[in-house]
Amino acid sequence: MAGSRKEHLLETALKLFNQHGFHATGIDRVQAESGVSKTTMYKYFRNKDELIRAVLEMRHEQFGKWFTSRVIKISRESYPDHPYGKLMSMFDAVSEWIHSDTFFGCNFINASAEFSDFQHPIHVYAAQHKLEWSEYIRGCVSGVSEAEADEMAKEILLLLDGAIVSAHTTGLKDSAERAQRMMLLILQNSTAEVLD
Amino acid sequence: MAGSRKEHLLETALKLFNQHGFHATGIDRVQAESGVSKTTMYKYFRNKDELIRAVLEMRHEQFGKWFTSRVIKISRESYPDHPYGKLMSMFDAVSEWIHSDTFFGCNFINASAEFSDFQHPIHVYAAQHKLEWSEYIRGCVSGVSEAEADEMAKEILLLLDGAIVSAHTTGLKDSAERAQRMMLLILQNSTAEVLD
DNA sequence: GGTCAAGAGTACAGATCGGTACACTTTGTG
DNA sequence: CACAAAGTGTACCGATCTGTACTCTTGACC
Repeated sequence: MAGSRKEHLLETALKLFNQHGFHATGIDRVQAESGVSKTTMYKYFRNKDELIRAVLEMRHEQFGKWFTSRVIKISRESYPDHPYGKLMSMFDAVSEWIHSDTFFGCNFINASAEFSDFQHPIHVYAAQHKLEWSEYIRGCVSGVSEAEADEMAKEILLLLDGAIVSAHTTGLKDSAERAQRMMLLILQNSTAEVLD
Repeated sequence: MAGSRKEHLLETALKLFNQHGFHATGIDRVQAESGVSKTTMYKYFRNKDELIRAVLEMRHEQFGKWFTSRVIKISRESYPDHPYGKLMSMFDAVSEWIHSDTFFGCNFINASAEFSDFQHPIHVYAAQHKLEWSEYIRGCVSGVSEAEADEMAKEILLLLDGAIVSAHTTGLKDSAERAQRMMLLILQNSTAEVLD
C-alpha cells in the first residue's frame, strides 16, 4: 500500500515529536526509526516544517475521531439522562487520555510553545486547531443566545486546556475530574439548556 | 559589577528562549546578542542545560516578585472590600501580562512542553514552580479545611494556566477575564471565606 | 519478459550545534 | 609598578543538523 508507508512515517514522527519535542527530534532519527528512506521522506515532504505540519494534520484528524466517538459513547453509557451529558463526557475522555501511557500533553499547545512566534505557520495552525475544537464544543451547547454559546464554548475549552496542561507539567492526573467539577458548577449557574 | 554581567546574560537568554524556544536558540546566538564572551558564559554555566535552569530560576524569582506585588496593589486599589480581592487580582495581573508585548506564554509550561520527559530535570523544575504557585494561592484561601483549601488552590491554578495557554496558542487576549468570571462563580458556590 | 516508477541505501555537502583551548586585554588591588 | 582575577576574541573540535545526489534494487503492469 502507498498510504500505509506514509502513515507509518507520520506515526513514527508523531511518537518522536511527542517524546522529545519538535526541534530536538532530528530528521535522521525519524528516518532511522520509521525505516522509510530519506529519499522517500523528502518526496512526501519538502522539508521538516512540512513534515511537522503533516504530523499535526494527521493528529488533528486522529484525535478528533477518537475524542468525538468517545464522547458519544461515554455520554450514552454514563450520562443517559444527564442534561449536560456530552459536555461531561469530554472531561471523562480527556481523563482517559491523561491516564494513558501515550500522554505527552496536547501536541498543539506544545507546538505553539516551541514555535512561539504568532506569525509562524505552525503556531497559526495550532490556533486554528483550537478554534475548531471551540466550534465543536459550541455545537454541544444550546438553549442560549449565539454570543452566550460562544462564550460557554470558550470557557469549557479553557477548562479542558487547563486540565491538559496541568496534568502534563505537574503530573497531576486528576485535573480532568477537577475541571469537570468546575464546569458543572458553572453550568448550574447559567441559564443554558444543553443537548446531551 | 560582577552580577550585572551575569544578569544581562540571563536576561538576553530569557528573551531569546521566549521568542524562539529553548532548543531553537543556539549558545552562539546568546553569546552574540548578550555581548558576553563564550569563555565567560561557560565559566558561569557548565553547559546549556545549566543556563536554561538558571534562566528559569531567575524568571521564577522575577515573575514571583512582580506578580505578588501586583496582586497586593490591585487588591488594595480595585477590590478594597471585596471578599476575594486577592484571588480576583491574580487574574487582573495575568491579564496585564497577557496584554504586554513580552507575553510568550508561561516559560515553565513551555519548558515542560519542550522537555517533555517527566524525568528531565528541567521538566521537574517546571513542575516544582507550579507547585510553589499552588501553595501561594493556597495561602490566599482560608475559612475552609486544609483539604478544601488545597483543592481550591489547584482549581484556581488550573484556571490561571488555562487562561495563559489559551491566550498564547489562540491569541485570545480576554481569557484572563473569562477565567476570572469562572472563578467567581465557583467561589460563590463554595462555603469558603477568603482573605482579601 | 521488458519497462518504468518507487523506494532503499548511502555518501556527502554546508551549516550549525555545544563545548574547549589558548593567547591577549582589561581591571582592580596591594 | 606588580600581579592576579576576570573577561575578550577567536580558532577549532567532533558531532549533528537539514537537505541533496546518485546508484542500486524491487515489484507491478503491459
